[in-house]
Amino acid sequence: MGRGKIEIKRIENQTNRQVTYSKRRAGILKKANELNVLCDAQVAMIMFSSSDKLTEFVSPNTTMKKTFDMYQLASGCNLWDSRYEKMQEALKKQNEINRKLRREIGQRVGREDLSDMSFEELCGLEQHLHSSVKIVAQRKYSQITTQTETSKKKVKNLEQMHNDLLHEYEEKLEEPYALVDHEGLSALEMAANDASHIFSFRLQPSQPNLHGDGGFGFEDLRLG
Amino acid sequence: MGRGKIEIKRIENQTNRQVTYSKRRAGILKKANELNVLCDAQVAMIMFSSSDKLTEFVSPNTTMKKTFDMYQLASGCNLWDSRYEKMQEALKKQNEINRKLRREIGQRVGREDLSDMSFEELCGLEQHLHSSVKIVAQRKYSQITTQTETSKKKVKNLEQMHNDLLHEYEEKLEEPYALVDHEGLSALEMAANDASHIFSFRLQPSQPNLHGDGGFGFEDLRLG
DNA sequence: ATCTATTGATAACC
DNA sequence: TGGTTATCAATAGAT
Repeated sequence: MGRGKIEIKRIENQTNRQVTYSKRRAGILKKANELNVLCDAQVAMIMFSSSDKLTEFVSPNTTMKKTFDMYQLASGCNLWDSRYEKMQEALKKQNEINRKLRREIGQRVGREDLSDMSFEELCGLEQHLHSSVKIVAQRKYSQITTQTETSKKKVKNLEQMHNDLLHEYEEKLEEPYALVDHEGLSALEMAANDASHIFSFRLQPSQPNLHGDGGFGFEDLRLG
Repeated sequence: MGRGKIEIKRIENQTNRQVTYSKRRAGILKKANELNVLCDAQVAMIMFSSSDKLTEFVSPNTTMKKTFDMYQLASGCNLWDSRYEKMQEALKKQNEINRKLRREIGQRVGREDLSDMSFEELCGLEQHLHSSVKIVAQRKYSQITTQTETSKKKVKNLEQMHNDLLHEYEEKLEEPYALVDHEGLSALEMAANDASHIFSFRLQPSQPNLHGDGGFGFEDLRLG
């Protein structure tokens, strides 16, 4: 159709090809739309020109996504499902692991799920819990011991500092003509403050009574 | 183009519509192919007839999947990435939950992760573990109690049965002319067997020594 | 399916 | 690109 018949083969002339593409693309889009209107068909089209310019067509009342979904459904083709399925698989596995972990915790807490455990399993679990308690208690003990040691050292250091300053101060008092300078005084005050702070710390737990637990209490672990 | 001009609107006659669809579909497919050949364009087309029959076209040297990928790239449209991302999100969440659960179990077991717990947390955990032990022990106890009760009942029933049979047998012995029939004998034997089985059961645990646990042992819960 | 009168699309040109 | 037009292609309606 046109001024002359043309052979259906690649148009070598670049400009001519581009022109023909534009015209024919318009034509095919018109046809697509007519097909949709006349025949109540759903049409979707994707075209890339030789210079990779995208042109798309989708009949009204639908979208490319919908059409893709339908296409996949109708053709049975997977397309993007390969990676999708892998992910789904992974998710399933995760879920399963999750379930098991929850169950294990549930049993450990004794919240539930004990009903279908055998006697042997119950025995094992009990024993396991006992050893867990031991480990936790030990950890608690070691933590508080460390804390105590640290505090002790701090106190000793500050006592030493306090004594040094006191000594220095007394020496200065023995020299009537020496100026009691500002820095000396403030340093002493600082030391005194610090020391009193620490000494009060010696007489009470470093933390309030917490949960009143029956485990290792502070009463067994006083400083000094 | 045809014997008469037609208005571009839905063809109401079902047959006519179907025929037109077939003809125009062929036409558009031809056009698509020509566009591909003449202009070196990449064309993909999906059509659903009003009766949802799928027809697809893809220019040679490509596939629908490739075209979709290119389409997505070129249009910047997400299409199937939305659910893909959602899934990825879900997977991430699952992973996080999983990690937390593992950590919780780890702490409970005392296997690890205790180092960064505060003293308060350790106290809480210890207490929790203690109560868990109690629950498990209770469950163990109740299980074995139930089992014991059941066994007791069984034994009583079988003792009764044994006595009845023994009584019947003695009565038969007092009647010299009565035939000691096969059935009576075998019933007695059965009862005897059962009873001896049960009596031996009275003297030892119904299960082997299990795990040698330090919890509730059978020594505290003998039958009878 | 096939035919064909007719309309529609478009190649070449501007 | 966008418009014109001679020509070919597609197809509506009939068979």
